[in-house]
Amino acid sequence: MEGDLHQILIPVRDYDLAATLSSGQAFRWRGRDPQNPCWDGVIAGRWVRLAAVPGGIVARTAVPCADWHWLTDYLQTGVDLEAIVATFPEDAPLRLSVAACRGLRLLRQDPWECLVSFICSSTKQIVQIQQIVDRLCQGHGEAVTVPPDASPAWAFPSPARLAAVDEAVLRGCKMGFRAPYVQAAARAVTAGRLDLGRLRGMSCAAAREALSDLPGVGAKIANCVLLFAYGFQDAFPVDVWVMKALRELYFPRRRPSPARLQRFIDTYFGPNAGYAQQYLFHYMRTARRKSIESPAVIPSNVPRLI
DNA sequence: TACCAGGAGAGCG
DNA sequence: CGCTCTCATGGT
Repeated sequence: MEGDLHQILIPVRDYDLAATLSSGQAFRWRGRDPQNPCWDGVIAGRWVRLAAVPGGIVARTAVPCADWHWLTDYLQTGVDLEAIVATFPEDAPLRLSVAACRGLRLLRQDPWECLVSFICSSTKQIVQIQQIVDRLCQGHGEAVTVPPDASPAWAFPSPARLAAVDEAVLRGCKMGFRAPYVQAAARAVTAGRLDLGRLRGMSCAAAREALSDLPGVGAKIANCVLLFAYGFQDAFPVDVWVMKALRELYFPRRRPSPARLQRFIDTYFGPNAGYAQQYLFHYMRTARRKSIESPAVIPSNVPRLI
């Protein structure tokens, strides 16, 4: 592998690639060949195939590559997961969530792609979001170089490109009432009213406000972008799944007011609340669902914490 | 068929 | 505030 500019082994431990790439934070990864599992995707305009191996993650590109920082940054292979999990509060729900999927990670995605993807995510299932994003890329993104054994692939369309297409064309990507929101975001970025790069230097709260100025972007979607693209690890998106987890696991008596809930989120989960959120989300969607068939996995009485 | 999906915004009392 | 309704589309 030395000197091979198309392939690299990224050494990392405690990294569940499959869970991370299919956990609803990114929507462009396609698993192929269940016998020898690997994942095809496009990052920053480059096609890449990833596979988990004993020592870490093997990546293969279609074009030669001397500097792999774009990939290690995306995958966040440098973060010390052990240290992050250690900051979680010690309670039964989080212990179960971490045990159910050790190695689940947060990615560091491109802000524009992340923003548009999550604008399209509202009241959509993950498979549908994947379809919308696929159509968006295939219809409006630049084709990228792929190896002979891979499916054709496209980069995520630029703000300028999406600002130029008609709303009806966006609706053709099956995003429905979200089309004008995507168009407005594209125009805000293209016109310079929203500088996505500048958000990096902002506080989490200021960046949240800037994003929330966009139509179709409320607290939930803003928090997704803050967490998945900018790495604000205290951002805590609350969707239907996480709300379900919070209510069942932490507020089993009566449902808290929005203000009470927000205060709980801000104070309880600690500096890596976003990671905690991702574990709860994944647990509710997967491990807990399976538990319907094997109820023994789930304790019937999760300790009441509040 | 009916229900609902990693929501947001507007209209209401 | 807190509730309800609507928006568009397709998976299950």
